[in-house]
Amino acid sequence: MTIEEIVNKINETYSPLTLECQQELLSHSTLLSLKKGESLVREGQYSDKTYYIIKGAARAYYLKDGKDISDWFAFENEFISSIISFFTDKPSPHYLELLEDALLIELSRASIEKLSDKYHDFERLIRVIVTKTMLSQQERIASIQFYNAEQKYQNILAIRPDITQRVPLTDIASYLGISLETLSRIRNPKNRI
Amino acid sequence: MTIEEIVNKINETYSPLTLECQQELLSHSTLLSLKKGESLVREGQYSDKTYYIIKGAARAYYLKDGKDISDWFAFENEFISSIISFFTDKPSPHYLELLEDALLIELSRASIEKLSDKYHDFERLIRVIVTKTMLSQQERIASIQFYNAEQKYQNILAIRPDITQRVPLTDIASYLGISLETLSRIRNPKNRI
DNA sequence: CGCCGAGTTGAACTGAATCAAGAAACGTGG
DNA sequence: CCACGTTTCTTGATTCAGTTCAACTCGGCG
Repeated sequence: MTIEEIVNKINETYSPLTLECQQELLSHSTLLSLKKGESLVREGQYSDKTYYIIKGAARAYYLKDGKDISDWFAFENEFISSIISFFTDKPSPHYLELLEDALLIELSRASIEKLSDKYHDFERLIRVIVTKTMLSQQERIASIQFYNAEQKYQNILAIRPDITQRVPLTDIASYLGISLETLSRIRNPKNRI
Repeated sequence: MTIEEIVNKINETYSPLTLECQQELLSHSTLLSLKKGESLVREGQYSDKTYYIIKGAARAYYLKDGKDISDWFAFENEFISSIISFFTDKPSPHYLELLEDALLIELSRASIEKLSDKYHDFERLIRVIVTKTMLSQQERIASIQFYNAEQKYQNILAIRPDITQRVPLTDIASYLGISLETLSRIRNPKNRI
């Protein structure tokens, strides 16, 4: 995959950028190649970076009273960051780690601010990305409020059919707000009536 | 409250606009004065409007299998819309109604798009509003995942101490994803150990 | 081959829902 | 301004979905 193909992908998925803006975006981008299990952010750190996933998968999670609780998964052509830290400049409550070997683009808040100031179309790109994120969260909240454990699982499968191949069940369970045991029972067809 | 004061409030809470942009924003704005209980959007409607609350309070809710489930509250100096319909151009799953007599500014999607195209600073305003909304949802999801019924209630009280004066307990309960009875017991100090 | 983390299965427990009934507050018209 | 009906909230008893604890299985990897 060439750099051009990557930028095109962002253009068509989110919002188009002028060639000039694309150039400058690339000049601010850092390419990262990291292995499964490596971490991008730890709790308590100030993280002013956002990551675009070219290839691979990543996970944001909390450690709440020693319990690992997944908060977000991201895959190819998606963005991930420690959103609290990135947007509010506070220490991150999240850890960020890679679920698979990955190829990432790293962008700093300073770069994003600079590009947003200079290019209206970059400001729009950010607006579109944030809007999509907000709509995903909206869906997630609705899923939590309306559905029982099994329905929540079916829901995430509908949105991301490959999730069970790419994310450990433990992480899916904590993301759904159910215990690993319950998820295991849901998945076992013998437990059907 | 004059129109200038209202626009100033938006400028300082969200993101500043040039005078020219402010003027044009006002020319696209419709002022609405509505009574408690009136509805802005019903389920199934295509709603391409966003409302800014000058005075009063509003609520977005679902009717899921006949049950009324609150999804969002908005008060002075906040925005509310049927976000699914507004951003994805689908029929609204939400109802929107007023919890108090209210004074609102109504903006159409067409106006917002036009202003966003024309003015970089308006695009930024929208980006900032959406980002704030996203961060509230993030907090809400964390609150749902981490806390029990009582803690969720304490949480919303911390964020909005006046909510019990302005929103019926039924609506607060469904927003928190707990039953009205549980909320009532939580609020009764006799039930403390 | 044996260990270790991930997932499964079973049994007991529990926080909150549901069902049911009554009390308080609210507002509307006489 | 009061009476009455409606809505909102409270209280009690029972039930249940899902948790927790514990033991076990399986598959991959050093």
